[in-house]
Amino acid sequence: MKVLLIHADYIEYKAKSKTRVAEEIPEELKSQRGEEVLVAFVAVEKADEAAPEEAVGKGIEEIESVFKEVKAKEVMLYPYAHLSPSLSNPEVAVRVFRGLEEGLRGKGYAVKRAPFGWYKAFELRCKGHPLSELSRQITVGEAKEKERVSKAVAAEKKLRSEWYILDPEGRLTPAKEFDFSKEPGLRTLYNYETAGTRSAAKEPPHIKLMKEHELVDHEPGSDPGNLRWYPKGTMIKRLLEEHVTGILLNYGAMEVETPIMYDFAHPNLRKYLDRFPAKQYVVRSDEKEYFLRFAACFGQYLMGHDMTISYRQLPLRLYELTHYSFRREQSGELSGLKRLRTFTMPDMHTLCRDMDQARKEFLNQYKLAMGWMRDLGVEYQVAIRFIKEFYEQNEEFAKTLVKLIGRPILIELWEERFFYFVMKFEFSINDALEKAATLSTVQIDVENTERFGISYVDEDGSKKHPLMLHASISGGIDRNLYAILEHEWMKAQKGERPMLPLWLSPTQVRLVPVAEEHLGYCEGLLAELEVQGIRVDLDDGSSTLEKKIREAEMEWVPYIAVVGGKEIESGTLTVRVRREKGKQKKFTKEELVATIKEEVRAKPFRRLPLPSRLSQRPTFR
RNA sequence: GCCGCCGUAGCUCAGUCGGUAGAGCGGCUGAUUCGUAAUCAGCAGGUCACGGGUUCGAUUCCCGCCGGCGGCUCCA
Repeated sequence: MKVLLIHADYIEYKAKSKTRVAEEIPEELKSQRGEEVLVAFVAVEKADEAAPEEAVGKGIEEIESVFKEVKAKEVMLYPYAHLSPSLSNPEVAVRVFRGLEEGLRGKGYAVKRAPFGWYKAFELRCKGHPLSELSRQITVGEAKEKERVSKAVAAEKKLRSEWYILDPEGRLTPAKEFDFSKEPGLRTLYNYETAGTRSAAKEPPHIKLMKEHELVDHEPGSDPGNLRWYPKGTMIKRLLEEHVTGILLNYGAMEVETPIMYDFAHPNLRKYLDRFPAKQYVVRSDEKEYFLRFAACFGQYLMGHDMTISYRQLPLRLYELTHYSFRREQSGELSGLKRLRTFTMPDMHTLCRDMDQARKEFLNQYKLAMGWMRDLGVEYQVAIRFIKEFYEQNEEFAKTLVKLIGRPILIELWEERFFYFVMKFEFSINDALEKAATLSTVQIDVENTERFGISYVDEDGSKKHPLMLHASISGGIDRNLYAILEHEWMKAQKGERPMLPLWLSPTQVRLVPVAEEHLGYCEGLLAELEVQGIRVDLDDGSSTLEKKIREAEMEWVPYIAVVGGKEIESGTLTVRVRREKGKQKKFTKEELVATIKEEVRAKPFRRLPLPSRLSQRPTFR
């Protein structure tokens, strides 16, 4: 007998039509609702036919123990054939159900029962706490094996890990014994990973910045964790997206697009979802339910399943910018741009022939991620996590990775493999509140190609399951902006001038005429710079020069060019250069263009996201 | 999700020991045309998040709810 136990806020079912094995039922059983309920989905199996009474007894025992543990108010027994591939005959099944119902009722519990052998529509809301989803295998006869999968157990297993620091000289030191005095950032990461944080309860500064700069805002008209992006924020987001996509296409990935929602009932997906706690948005379409993807994995797995692949074609890379991924994080976990329910993330899957090839790919992708972090201009920490056994076989590889970074990194070793991967790296940043957030990550997956039936034909003509790398070179795009803003805020605290990287600055050059009579000349300059592919705008308002400069500074404009009689006469530009603490420098137009072009080299470009005349711009908040 | 704190004009905030509100910025109008971080004056903006309750009267007190932030939990 298989039992799936769900602790739910409510369940509601409606009997729709009979199957061939339907029992006759009174009217009141055709539709029922239970609240604060432990729902027991039960499938009676062939093996139970040998001893139905024993199955009933053990079933009651299991349901009762969970019922007490979760403190539910009532039980809903729900015949659910789909739990087992080898069902008992209907007569035995009905006997077992009656036995369970009467037995539990006899112990004084409030019991409801859904009818056997009917097609039923049902709706339930799982509470989602650690014990709210449990499955039990009840075996009659001598074998008395219990199966128990739950978040709580998962968390326990995950905790069984050891922490080390690996330095560029190849020394592996237990983290507890490591001298962090020269590695404050690594210490912050380690503390965060192992102890959480004890820092003061403050709002992360990027939230204020993202609003003040009219980049991103909360959208009260949506579900929490779904944000509103203003033109400047949208431009930044697009540039990040285009850049990471460009990097991956250049690297040889094939870009694809896959659906954002998937059928709960699809057998392969079901298997995968069973392994992870429910954290999905659910979408209804007619009578079916779909979940919104939390990464591009599903679409790419299903595509990979149908592909014919030769070993000659490996490594093979599929890429999608998941615009969007959805994760229904608990409401209390949401935070600004750091933790969202709807976010954008590049997701690449690389199929590899063997571990040698996988390591080589992993290394390449690790380098791509290093390049990405450099382009963002933020400081980052490196953590590499391994299954212990895998680490022992790959110590030299680990040393190669740390050497590339050139400073110590955090190593976590898991006793056993609970997840589907044997190793992964994570590049993370520490924010102003000393919390860590992962950006880039790559994992070596040894499990899912088999689960999803992805295979290639090897040299000898046999079908094999490849290894698969999951790569998110930038990590969540939204989170990248969080990283930049937090980083710039911390810079400002140290007395430096915060600014966005030039390639991401909505305005790169602001023209500020000294007086109205210089406006015409500025218009000409504006057109000339625009043609050169510079994001340039013009403050044509009626306020004073000083005020215009103040406002440009507060907007973090990297180059502010004041244009008056002197500039018109000499044909040069006097520019406040933000990166050089607002120092005024003289440029010719050509020099300014060349300077900017050099600074944004190899980065994508988008035109100014707002009207070029400031007087034409609305306020967004 | 649980617990705590918060929600007053477009923004940042003050205020009302219960008698339906005020500043600065922004916006609009006018004056000023200015050489590197805030020119001056006037005007228009508010169901005090939302829904109930108590009260002669609620923005204020109580309950609920929505949203935000933090802590816990979580983070495939």
